[in-house]
Amino acid sequence: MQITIGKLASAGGVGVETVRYYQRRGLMATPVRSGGERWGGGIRRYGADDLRRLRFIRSAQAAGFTLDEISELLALEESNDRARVRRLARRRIDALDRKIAQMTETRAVLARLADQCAASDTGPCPILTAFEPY
Amino acid sequence: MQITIGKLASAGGVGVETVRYYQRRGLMATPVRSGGERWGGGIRRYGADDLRRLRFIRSAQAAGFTLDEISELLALEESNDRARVRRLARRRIDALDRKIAQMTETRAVLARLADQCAASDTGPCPILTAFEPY
DNA sequence: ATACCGTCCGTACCATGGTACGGAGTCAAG
DNA sequence: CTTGACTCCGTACCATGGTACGGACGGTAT
Repeated sequence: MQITIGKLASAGGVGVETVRYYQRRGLMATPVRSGGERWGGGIRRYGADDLRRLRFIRSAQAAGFTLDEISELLALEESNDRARVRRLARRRIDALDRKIAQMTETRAVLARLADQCAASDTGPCPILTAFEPY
Repeated sequence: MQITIGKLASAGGVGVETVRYYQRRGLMATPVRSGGERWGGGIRRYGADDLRRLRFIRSAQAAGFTLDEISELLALEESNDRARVRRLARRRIDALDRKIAQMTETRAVLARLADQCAASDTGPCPILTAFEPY
């Protein structure tokens, strides 16, 4: 299985530029060129491992990990240092919890303001006055 | 009350550059200059209204509104079009709900994986294998 | 009156996750 | 063997919300 970057990208559900971006970010290796080697090689060929790695990145991204964190995860794949992987996951979970709590609070405030606004059509809008310092 | 941009910024809890950024974004007006008018005016002076507006922006931002949405809110302040303000708030609430739901799901998945990982120290880490396509 | 801090303004840069472009080279089909 | 699609590479650009810099000028305290 030797495919070009375009096939790899579409197989992974991303654009060619995205694969190249991941290479620049160090998330994926740029494979050796297999074409004519006269000026530095021809076109790079990719295999099943590259596609696996690309899909790993997309999966982890869907779980909310940043590309930096995914770098760490990929590094940990080799080492099999499970304690460290768990710590990384824990950190992500804690960050999610904080964010969820904050957004839930914001949502409640906004919903209450919207209800107040809908309840009375006289005077200034409570939503707007809530943001006013006086 | 006539203050300079530096005083305005610190009174609003932001940096001078941030105020200038808001001016560029059209969130705040750049007031007339009140100094010597020889080369185009001296230094701009700000008043209580500017500080109110700056604090409004920060408050709305704390509620999760983007600067673009805050632009709309500020425009609506003048018109007192409460139905439109409510629609804007509703949109924000819906977006928050979607985001909260997605993050909650992600959190649950991660927590489950972390538990599985902690439960068994044999074989590959479940967190990592969860991201692997095979 | 002169030092010194603050302001003005354009422009460039930061992180984050990409997307777009242009010119040169490469590869496969017809 | 030519054509056309694809790749390579650097670089610039998108949104978002700012931060930093540098030179020229303004305002004020001594």
